Amino acid sequence: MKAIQAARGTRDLLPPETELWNHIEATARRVFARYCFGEIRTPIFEDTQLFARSVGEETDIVSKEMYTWEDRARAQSEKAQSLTLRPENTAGVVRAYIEHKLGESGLLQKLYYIGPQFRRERPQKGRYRQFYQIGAEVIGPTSAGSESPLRDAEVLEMLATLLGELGIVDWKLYLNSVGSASDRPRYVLALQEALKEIAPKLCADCQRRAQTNPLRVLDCKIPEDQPFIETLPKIAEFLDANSRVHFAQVCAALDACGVPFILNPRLVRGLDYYTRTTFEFVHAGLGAQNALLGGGRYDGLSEAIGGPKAPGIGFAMGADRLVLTLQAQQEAPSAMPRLADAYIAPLGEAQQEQALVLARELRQAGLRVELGDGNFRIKKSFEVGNRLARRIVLFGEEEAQSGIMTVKDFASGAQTKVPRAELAQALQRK
RNA sequence: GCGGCUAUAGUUCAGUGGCAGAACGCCGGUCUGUGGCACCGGAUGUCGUGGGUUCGACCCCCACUAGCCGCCCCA
Repeated sequence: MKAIQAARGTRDLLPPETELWNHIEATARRVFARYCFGEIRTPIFEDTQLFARSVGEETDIVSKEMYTWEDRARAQSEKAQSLTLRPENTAGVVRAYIEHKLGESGLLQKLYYIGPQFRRERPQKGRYRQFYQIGAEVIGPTSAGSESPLRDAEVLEMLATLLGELGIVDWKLYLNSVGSASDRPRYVLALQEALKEIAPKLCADCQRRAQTNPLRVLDCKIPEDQPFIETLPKIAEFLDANSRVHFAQVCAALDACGVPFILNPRLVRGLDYYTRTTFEFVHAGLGAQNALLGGGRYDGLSEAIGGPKAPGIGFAMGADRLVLTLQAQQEAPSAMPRLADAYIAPLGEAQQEQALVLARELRQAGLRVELGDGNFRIKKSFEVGNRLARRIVLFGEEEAQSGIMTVKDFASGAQTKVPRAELAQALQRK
């Protein structure tokens, strides 16, 4: 019989690697707490329309990468609902914001999430069909200050801090403004106009993009195309006064707190809901998938899915990519499994029961204890104990009767006799 | 979705149209209440899956599956 394998693009995370995952998530939670974000957990699947209307019907994500199915109709007369595994989490958070009328509090909502997302893409290193994102959103009514450039700067400063505390070095922050909901269409029109002139001189991909998604031409990496792309109109020239001032204030606030950034007028993000500030933190050494995280402002998203006006800004970090980066930097704290404080070796089957009692005592005292097997030869107990723990506690007939335990430290080789009552304390010592 | 590379022991990888290999790891012994180090010995396996060519296929051909790299896109 053929063994069943994990589905394509999915994988198991095993110890000790999971310790690194826990470390990353714990660091994120700690930093979010200092910035007063609360955790939100939204469903893993949602109504398909949520993603179609927020992320955008024409985006790659919605048009070809979603896991979508028709749910069973509850009654003959009822139409089956179309459901989709979430391909990202911002839409779900904004849906929850609307559904629970969180804007009615009059305060900014600051929410973070950690969890799996699903996109049916071709797998590659750093890209999986089930992948994990750590993200956060600041959203609220305009009266709560949700449109303030201070919020953008605060989020970006938090991200710089978080990456620093994770130990990620050499990141770069690319920053841009894609303009308001009315700026963008004007810019796209101008871009299409300009592309009519130069498109024939561009690479095949760009000629296609010029038709399907003109903004993406700006992202082209072909060296030969660059001189022509330079001649295209810049989004900055199409920003209205409000957007221009807003962006200048974001940049000034970042300067004030010393967060370095690189203006990138070509930074175009693939989700339709982004307005004004957009950003991306990248790291070399990740190959083609070099983005550690991306995000931006989405001033019209709430309204696009039937909610009140609720401007917001947020980001999503790729946890898989943080893991890869930290592993590449050899700062993975869990290359080796942690050793237990003690390995209790029952010598003979007759001692097993009492060895379990002893292990319970030590564990309740807070020690990390491995319990061996009374059927092992003593040599094997030492071999196994040496791999699992810093010290071995022999528990044979002699120890059971006398109440004096035999403890050997593997590193020093020193062997001592310790009364059972003092054992927990003796094992605490490094 | 498109193009390329790859798939052999637990792991990293050699290999040849004619008996399946190394290193590390694992198991056992030297050593019956003493690990690491050393020495000795042992097992590693549907050679990714399914077809085809051939007297004979791990090797050549085809398909499939999976991973990696690039494109697309994105975290």
